[in-house]
Amino acid sequence: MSENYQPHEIEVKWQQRWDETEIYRSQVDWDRPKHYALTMLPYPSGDLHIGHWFAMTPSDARARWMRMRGYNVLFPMGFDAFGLPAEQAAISRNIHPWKWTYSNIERMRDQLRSMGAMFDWEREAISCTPEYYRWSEWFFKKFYENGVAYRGSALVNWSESLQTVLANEQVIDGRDERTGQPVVHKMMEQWFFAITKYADELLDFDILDWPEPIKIMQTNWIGRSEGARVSFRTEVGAHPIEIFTTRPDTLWGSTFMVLAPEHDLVGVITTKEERAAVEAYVQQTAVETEIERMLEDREKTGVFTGAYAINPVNDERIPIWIADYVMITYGTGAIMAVPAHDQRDFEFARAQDLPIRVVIQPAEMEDLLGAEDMAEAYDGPGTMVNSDVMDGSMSTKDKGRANPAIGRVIDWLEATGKGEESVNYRLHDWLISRQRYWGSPIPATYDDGAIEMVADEDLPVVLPEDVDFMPTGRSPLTYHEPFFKVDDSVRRETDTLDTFMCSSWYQLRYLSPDNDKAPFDAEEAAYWLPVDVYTGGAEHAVMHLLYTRFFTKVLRDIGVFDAASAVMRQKGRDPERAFDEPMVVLRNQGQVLGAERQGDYVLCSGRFLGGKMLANRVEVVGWNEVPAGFDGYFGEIVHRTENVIRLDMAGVTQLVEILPDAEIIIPEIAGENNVNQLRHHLEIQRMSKSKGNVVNPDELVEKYGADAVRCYLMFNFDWQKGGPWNENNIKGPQGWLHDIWEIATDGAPEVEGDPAGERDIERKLHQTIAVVNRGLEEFSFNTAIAEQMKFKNSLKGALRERQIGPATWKSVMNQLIRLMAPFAPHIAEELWERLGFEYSVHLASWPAYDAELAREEQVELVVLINGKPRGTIEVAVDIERERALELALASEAAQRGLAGKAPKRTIFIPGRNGSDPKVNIVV
RNA sequence: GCCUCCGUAGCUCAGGGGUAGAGCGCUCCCUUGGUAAGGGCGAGGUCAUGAGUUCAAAUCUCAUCGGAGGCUCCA
Repeated sequence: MSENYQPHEIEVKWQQRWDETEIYRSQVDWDRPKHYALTMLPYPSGDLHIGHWFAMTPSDARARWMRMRGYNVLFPMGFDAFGLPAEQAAISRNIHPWKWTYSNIERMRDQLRSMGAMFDWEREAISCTPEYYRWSEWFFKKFYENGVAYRGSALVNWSESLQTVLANEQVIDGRDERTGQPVVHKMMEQWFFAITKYADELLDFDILDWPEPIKIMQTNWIGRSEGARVSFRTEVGAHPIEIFTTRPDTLWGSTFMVLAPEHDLVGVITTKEERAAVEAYVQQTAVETEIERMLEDREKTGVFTGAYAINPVNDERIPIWIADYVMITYGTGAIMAVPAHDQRDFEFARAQDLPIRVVIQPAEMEDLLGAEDMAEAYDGPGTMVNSDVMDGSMSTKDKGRANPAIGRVIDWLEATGKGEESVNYRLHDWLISRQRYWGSPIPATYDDGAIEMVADEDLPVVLPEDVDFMPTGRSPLTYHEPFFKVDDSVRRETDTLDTFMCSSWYQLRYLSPDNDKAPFDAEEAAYWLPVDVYTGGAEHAVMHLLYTRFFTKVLRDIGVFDAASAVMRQKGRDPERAFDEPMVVLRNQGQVLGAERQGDYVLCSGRFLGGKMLANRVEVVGWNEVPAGFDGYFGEIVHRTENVIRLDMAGVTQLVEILPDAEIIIPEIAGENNVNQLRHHLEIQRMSKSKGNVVNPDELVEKYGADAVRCYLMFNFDWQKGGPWNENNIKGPQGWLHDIWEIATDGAPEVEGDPAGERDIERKLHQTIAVVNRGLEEFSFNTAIAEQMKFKNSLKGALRERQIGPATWKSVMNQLIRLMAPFAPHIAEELWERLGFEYSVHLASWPAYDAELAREEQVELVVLINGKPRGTIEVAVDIERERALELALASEAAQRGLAGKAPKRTIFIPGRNGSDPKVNIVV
């Protein structure tokens, strides 16, 4: 009888031993292939949650697997430690951000250790330390010197609730992405990074193996559109209005212009008569938030400025309006309105009774399209009309120059000097300064307004500790004279850097966190970069993941990687493109969701038969909307299979069978409804403290052990999808670990074994290795574990049948333990030791897959009649076509199917990678 | 409205032109000195629906229905 599996004892024991023996230290070794596995660093919020485990432990398993396969693996960890929550804690709890952050880090480090991950803690980097932010400042300075960082005036996002400006990427639907509070636009002088210079390169994902959705999101965010810029003269003199259009082929259809209310020229061109109305409208728009302006189906409003512009293509005089449907933040903040071919302009023209002129005649329409008949704008393909020299040009559905009409018009605009080809981006430069305390100082000073960068030897500009944190709309540092006052005429910059800047280069700091001569060591960079596999959440798609790509490209261009490139060349590696992108492969994990769920509440009426209702009418209603006197069933649908639903009626479950012609009413879903649209209890929600459905990993580790939690997270979800939490399912992986423990600690079987049985278990082992390899390769951790469970079941069966002798047992256990080591590192290490193998299993090599050993010898030949399986014959795996056909035709199934007739056709399908061979006989 | 991805056993998920699979759950039986457990047997699926291509479709194509995520006065 063996000793019981006590996860705690062995987990703590091995975590200490691993630390002491430094088996996770990673060092440059030019003789070995490298693998830089990186998982997104946590923000030290105070507690590790299950999402961290879900992101990190599978990443750890994969890093461990790479290591066992012979790669020199770097798998570091650190903390993204600047940011608002620390400052908020300082304000609300009167605790200094340093203290709050550091105590959180201490705590989270312990929690991270309890995962049993192979983090190399010697490489830990914490972004709020002077040793770290010194280099954030240094990069800022380099950016400035190379024209990438600049100070400029722009309309920026201002958050009232946070009392700071924010980058566009941090504003979602007009709200601050962190607090959900509305932001307003303000004209302010701020620091920017010129990310727009890199827009086109950032659209190129050629060398990246990244998830498609992330690439799409970044592409959408950058929002490249091709078109033309055209300048419209106004009648007030030297104030032309620049517009950008993607549809220069509709220029002749422009019957008015619209400026955003915030546009600079509004004050200049408005006539005396219209001034009062215009000012009132501008005022009204200013108090509205972005959110209100973006509401869908909003009535188009606007006012006439009294001014007119001249359309350069036909010298027509057209009125200039202002309206809030034109955004100052996109393009030039002004548009030429073409109501016939743009839906927004169409709605505005109808609302304001402005003329509409058709200039694209739909191709398939016989009669000329008349403006007065239009119910909506026509934005499809057609022939240009009413457009002078351009008449007859074909406008297709294509965008940019791919559309012949657009190409022709652009050429003509350029030839006549009326306009030019232009590319517009939705992306704006990255606003990098913040009016907050808890961030890296910006190493700039102002001498009578002239910007100077702090000298390298004076870096870092240290963040002072004794400041008052109350947000006032100005950085707390502006009240701290010892900080900002350099001398009588020189004043220090008091804004701080966006924390996203600090996290844009942390992967470089891990290379040499203690280096005080450079942000990173050239040889380390030459060896480890780029990151081979990056794992983390998809919520960073257009923030962190775009910023870090931009950052890397800037560093490359300003020569920060030159020394590393030189080392690479010297070591015989090709630096070409090595520093173009920070992370080659990216994989996003899904989200672990809470277990909460709710189904539709329904009213069912019909007749009763054998204890269940046969319903001819089912209506979805609110949970409290039972009509008085209703005598059918009312309850929540807790389950549905096909047309049978189970209703929860105040705790009692009732069965309802919905008749095929039953009337189904679901108010939320328009049109005729059907059974499949009825929702049963599957509404799942995100975990959140307010819903009270958070899962605490510490408690889980306490209850089941870290290995079981790791395996549960990897086994019970498709990692890239995530899913609902169901703690009950932890029994699966727990049972697996338990069984392996027993098989291992029971010791070698005292039986002779059976050669056929041993051969069979060896074959299954190698089939398992293949599946586990593929699972880890493809981040399909669930299949990798399921396969090992299957193997365990087979092994258990074979042992029970006394088929396995001691030698085979030992060899199988040796490989089995190595297979499970990446997933359950502690129990694997313990069993490895108990079976007398050399420390450590994590330094052992990965079991080699042998296709020959995995091959089946006997297989079932499937006999299909007209494609339907009708029988099987036991045959050798490598059966030849002739022999297979012969056997199949002679089989009883074939004889029955043919009924004496000759087959019309026979098809032989050889068995390949595990599938059985087949013969299809067409009768 | 547009873009991506997805619908396979009660649940969570593999597979993916050629016999429908895993874990958990469930039924029944055994064990009750491995015990908030263990062992064994078993049941469960028209692979969302409809049409097409094919000797053969869960798999490929199209449509419909349903789900998840993203974008959206983007000129």
